[in-house]
Amino acid sequence: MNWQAINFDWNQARAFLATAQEGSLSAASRALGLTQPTIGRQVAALEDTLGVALFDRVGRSLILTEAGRDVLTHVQAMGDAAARFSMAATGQSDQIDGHVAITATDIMSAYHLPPILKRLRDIAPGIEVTVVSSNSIQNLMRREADIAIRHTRPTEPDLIAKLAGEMTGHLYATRDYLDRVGWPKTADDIARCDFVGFDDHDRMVALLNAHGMPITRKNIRYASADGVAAWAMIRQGLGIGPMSRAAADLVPEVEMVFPDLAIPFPVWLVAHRELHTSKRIRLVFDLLAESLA
Amino acid sequence: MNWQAINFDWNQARAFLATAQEGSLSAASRALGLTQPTIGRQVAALEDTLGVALFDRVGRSLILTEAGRDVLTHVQAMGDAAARFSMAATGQSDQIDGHVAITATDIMSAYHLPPILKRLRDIAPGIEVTVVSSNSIQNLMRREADIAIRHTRPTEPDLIAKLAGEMTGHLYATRDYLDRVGWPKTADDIARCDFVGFDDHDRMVALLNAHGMPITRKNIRYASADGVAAWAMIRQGLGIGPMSRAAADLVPEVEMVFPDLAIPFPVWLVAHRELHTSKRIRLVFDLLAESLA
DNA sequence: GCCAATTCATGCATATCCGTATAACAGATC
DNA sequence: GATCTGTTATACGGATATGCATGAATTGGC
Repeated sequence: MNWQAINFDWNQARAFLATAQEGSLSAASRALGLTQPTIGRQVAALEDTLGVALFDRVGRSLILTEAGRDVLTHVQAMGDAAARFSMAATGQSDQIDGHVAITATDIMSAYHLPPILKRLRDIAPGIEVTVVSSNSIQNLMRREADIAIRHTRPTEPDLIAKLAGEMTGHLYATRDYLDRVGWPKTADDIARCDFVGFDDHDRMVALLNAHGMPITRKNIRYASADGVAAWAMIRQGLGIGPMSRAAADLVPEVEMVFPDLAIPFPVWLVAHRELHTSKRIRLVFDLLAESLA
Repeated sequence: MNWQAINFDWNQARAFLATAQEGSLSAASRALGLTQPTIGRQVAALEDTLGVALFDRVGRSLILTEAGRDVLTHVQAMGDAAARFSMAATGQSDQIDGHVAITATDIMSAYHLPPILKRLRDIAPGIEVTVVSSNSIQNLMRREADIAIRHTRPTEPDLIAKLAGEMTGHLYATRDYLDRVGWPKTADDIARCDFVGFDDHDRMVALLNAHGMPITRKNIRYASADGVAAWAMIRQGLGIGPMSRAAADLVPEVEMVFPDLAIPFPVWLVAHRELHTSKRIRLVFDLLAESLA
């Protein structure tokens, strides 16, 4: 190993990486939890020791020079390795106390997760939890969360996935709404109802069609990509919409519209291979698996 | 990008890498040009922030824990990326002054390189040169030198190679020696002579056999892997040995034994693809190519 | 055209980290 | 078994980097 080649200040490389990716010294300082002068000095010092201008100072913003773009790929590789290192290290840590980030759909985050987290608090009060509520599929590879709750099986390698259980979705509406439009029974009844959907209307129409509900896109009068907002619309009596039984049971004013109609969907727990060996994350993972079964 | 994951002290990771690879804090401190307490503190701080013991302190030495071994691979990847980063950066540098490391066989280093370096000093006095004299093929991928002078074509990708020229080797001995054994003319004469070789006797025998010299391993009575030492033995009158014409012409007491026998060998100049764009290294590279033509 | 909001650069006090010196200790060697 | 070499761990003074406050400059909006 030639140590001279790697004998530069690695923290300066980190500052350069953050600056290049975030687009400014200020943004980089926020990302790394340092101050803007510090980042600025680190980047300047790196440029000085390397003898290359990494950024062109044009106006209030920095733009990468060609040299900066060329070397950025390597420091990105450094950052990726650093992330893997950090992940493997926390995976090796046998400290039970510490931080765990869980990502889940907003519905899961709002209605299913809180009681589980209450149990977790009783079991291991030292664990602090961040819930990253997001309906887009989180990229666990980038370590935005330690554990993900998904409804599709992940395809990425290096992730371990466990089918925690199966939940059933039903269609709900307020008694108020159903009294107004008449409790739907026939296909014609259904076709006259209003539906509350999420962001992917086509998928919802296809799903309901597959279960014998003759609706079209026209029926979806209200929608929100935010599951909690959509559920609030349903609770407001704006129409019929899907919800998991467990969450709907918490609300007295809604009624299951077609008791025979049950749409099963899987609950997958996903974690990094590296992280799965961590006592702390493993504990949360196992508790989630048990609670969601 | 999740910045929290890479928001640890990268220099501590570097200290850990050096310590793991060198085997001790002291050795790591020497490798990185820091002091042993500094490395010790950095490694300890890293263990502290990660919450994992990286080394077991047993007696006077450190041995990696299992956790340390697991995370080492990732920090090695970091180091490799750091080396590539450093290389790309110096390749991008347009500073003409600075450092250039050249590796070459000891013969080249001792007899061919010095006059070229004298020319270089006149052209670019700001360039400081390190000559890494070694007969083993240097690993340019690890950046032990910026430019290598080799006599075989390199096979590694990411290296650029230029056939600078062709040198001819002849067999030399002192007049003194030749007078003593009788100037060899027939095959029998040759078989009676002593030869001075390098480390790979079989290769030398095969090479001379291919040129019609009927010698065997028995003829090689003296040898040294150090080319300069072998040449000194030839100049001492111990036997016949090969030398490049350019180097032998500098010495008055030796005589070419078989003027008809010329063994051509190529001179390759090798540099990293990244480094070849550096003004400074390019200048040295081009001067070498011109001088060795 | 002016104002507001960001951005990067610069002084200065302070906190942090580093290097020197030293101690404590384990193996190797004679 | 004593000595010597090479290792890690521990004080302490000093160099270095960091953060805060401020200034200068540019962009965008009204």
